[in-house]
Amino acid sequence: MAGRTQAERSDETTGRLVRAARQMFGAGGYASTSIDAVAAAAGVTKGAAYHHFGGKVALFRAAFVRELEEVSAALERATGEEREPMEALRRGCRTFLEHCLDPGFRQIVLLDAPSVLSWETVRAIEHDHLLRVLHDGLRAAVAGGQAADGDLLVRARLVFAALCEGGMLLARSQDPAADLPRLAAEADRFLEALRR
Amino acid sequence: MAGRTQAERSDETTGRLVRAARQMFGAGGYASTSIDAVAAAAGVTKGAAYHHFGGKVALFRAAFVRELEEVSAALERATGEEREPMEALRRGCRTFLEHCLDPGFRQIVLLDAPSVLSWETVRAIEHDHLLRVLHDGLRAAVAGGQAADGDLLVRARLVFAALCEGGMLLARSQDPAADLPRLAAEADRFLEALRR
DNA sequence: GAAGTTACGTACCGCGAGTATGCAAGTCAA
DNA sequence: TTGACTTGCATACTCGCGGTACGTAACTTC
Repeated sequence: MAGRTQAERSDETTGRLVRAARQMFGAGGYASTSIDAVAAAAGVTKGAAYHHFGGKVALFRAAFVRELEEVSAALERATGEEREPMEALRRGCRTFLEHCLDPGFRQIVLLDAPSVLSWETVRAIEHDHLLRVLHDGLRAAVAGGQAADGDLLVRARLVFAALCEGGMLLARSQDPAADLPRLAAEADRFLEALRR
Repeated sequence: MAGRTQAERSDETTGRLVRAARQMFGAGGYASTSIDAVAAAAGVTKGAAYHHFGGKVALFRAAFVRELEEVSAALERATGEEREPMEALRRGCRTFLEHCLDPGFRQIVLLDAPSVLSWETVRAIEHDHLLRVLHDGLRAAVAGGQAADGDLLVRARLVFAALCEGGMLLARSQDPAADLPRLAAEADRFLEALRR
């Protein structure tokens, strides 16, 4: 592996570490996953992890951000073309619910993140990736006269929290494929509520 | 302290331990609070803690249950006399939001519990203390023709999740007293949504 | 190509969860 | 009451893991 630039080595190693972190933290949870285990899964040692990341929390944070980036991309794909604001919101909600079927996503984003990182940190990062698009969607709906005015950022957070809970419920279901429409319907009810 | 019965000694010690656990876990969070610290705050040693509880998780669980018992009692006091279902729901929501102003409650119940205990465990315990009364309230509202039918247990969980998020937002506010009515109004909007 | 910087690996430290063991206080049968 | 037994708890220890110190090899710069 000679002749590579430093940036290439770094990117390679950090990429492997973050991928391994998502894998291990997602499967075993934050507390019962050691840094050595993550490093081993990435094919390096603890020294590499501590060289690129400040500590276990920082490594977890990187995995968390990566998870959000993926959901964000999925939401973009699902709603990017839709011009009708309320319909875009519905599709986004459904896409998010589907994404909650991934156990690693649930463990990292929904269960561990608020405890490991602070609530403020989690919401700030989530705002950049998820809440902003939800907020924009609500604003568009309001602008089009399709939703009642109010504190839209607060409303977006409440809707998002309900969505997360819906995702957990969906994951627990024996037949997620059958329950997804039912949950999406209850979620729609929440969105309908905002129409006035 | 001689002459006490064994049951008295046990109750005394477990009570002190649970109280100390609520204090320490609530103030410092689960991860950065040691069993020795909790035991010291309770005036005993680690041996006592391990004699009465299976481990750190079991001690946390006891503190968690105790927190829920207190909210449950507060909800009972706030809504017990109200005969109008929807009004009882509104009062319950407002009481819960107020309860979220307690930092220890937020740390233990809203932040750490889902990560430390499993999601299933948390929801099962919460069901006994909180979701059941919410569920009953929704059922009463449906029976009185004041709310639309549907999967009420699912709906109760979605509403509860939104409430928890509202509680966190409220706690972050600089002026909780001023923001409580606004958040309660947004919460009401969710409840109104269920009327059809 | 020498000096300096970056990317690791390795060996170690300290803290804290959990365990083993011992002892004292309470319980119970005769 | 007194001796056998159980319960409540303290003390001393182990060990896994997060974090640090330091060494070395691979790049970079001049």
